[in-house]
Amino acid sequence: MTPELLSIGKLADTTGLSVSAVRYYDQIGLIETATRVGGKRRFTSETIGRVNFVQRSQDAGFSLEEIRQILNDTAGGWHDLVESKLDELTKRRDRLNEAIAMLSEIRECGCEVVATCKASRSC
Amino acid sequence: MTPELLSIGKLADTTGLSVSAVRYYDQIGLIETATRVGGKRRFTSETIGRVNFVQRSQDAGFSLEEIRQILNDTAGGWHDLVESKLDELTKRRDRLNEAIAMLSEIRECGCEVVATCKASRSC
DNA sequence: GTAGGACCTCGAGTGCACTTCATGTCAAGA
DNA sequence: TCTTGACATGAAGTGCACTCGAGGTCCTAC
Repeated sequence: MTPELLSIGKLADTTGLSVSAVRYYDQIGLIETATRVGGKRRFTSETIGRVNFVQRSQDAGFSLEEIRQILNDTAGGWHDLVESKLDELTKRRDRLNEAIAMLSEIRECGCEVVATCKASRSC
Repeated sequence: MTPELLSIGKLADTTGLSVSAVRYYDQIGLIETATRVGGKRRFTSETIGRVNFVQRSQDAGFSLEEIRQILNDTAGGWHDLVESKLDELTKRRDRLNEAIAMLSEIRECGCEVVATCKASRSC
C-alpha cells in the first residue's frame, strides 16, 4: 500500500540504465513525468515496466522517437507502426540468420585471411 | 578476359551503396585501393564481393572498423572476433524473437493505448 | 562544521556512418 | 563553343542516443 517511490539512482540500478540516460528519457518525455520531492525525481514502480518496454522496443529497432509516439498515441494509430516494424523485424531476423550462417562458414573454413576466403564471397 | 573495370557510380548502383559511401569506404581502407584512370577510381568486379561482405558483416553487427580489422588480419586473429560476434548474434536473435513475440502480442491485444496495455508490461 | 554522496540544471561533447557543400576537373554530345 | 554529367577533393554538417563537465543544492555521518 505504500507508494514505494524510487530515486533516479534506484531506477537506474533496477533497469540497467545509467542515471544520465534516465534523465534523458525523462527529458524527451519517454517516461511519465516524475513527481519531485525536494527537487528530486521520484518514480513509481510502474516506471520500471515502462522502461522495460522502451528497452524491448529499442531491441526491436524502434527509435526513441517512435517509442514515444507509440506510447503517446491514444487513437490506435500505433498499430500501423507496429505492423510495419514486425515486417521489418522478420526480415531482419532472416538477414541475421544469413549473417550467422556466413560467420559459421567462415569460422569453419580454416582460412588465415578473410579477404581471400571463398566463404566470404560465396554467400 | 577484359578486366571489366567499374566506375564508382556503377559500383554504387550494383551494391546499393551511395557514391559518397563508396568514397568513404575507400577512404577508410575498407575496399582495395582502386586504380585510377585519369584521376577517376576504377574498381574490379572483386570489389562487389568485398562490398557485399562488408554489408553482411554490418548486418551481423560488426562496426566498419571491426570489418576493416578482420579483412586486414593476416594472422588468423580474426577468429576470436568472429567467435564472440557469433555469440552476440545468437543472443541478439533471441532478443529479436522476444521483441517479435511482444509486438505480436500487442498487435493482438485490441488495446487503443499502449501505455496502459497489459501486453506491454507482461513481457 | 565539514566531508561525502546523491541529486539537480544547462550546455557542450562523443562516436558512428555517412551526407552535404563548395569548388574544381574532364570528356562527350548538341 | 558550351553545357551537361560524372567524377574529384577536403572540410564541415547530420542524427541518434546518450555522456560529460561545470557549478550548485541538500542531507547524513563523522
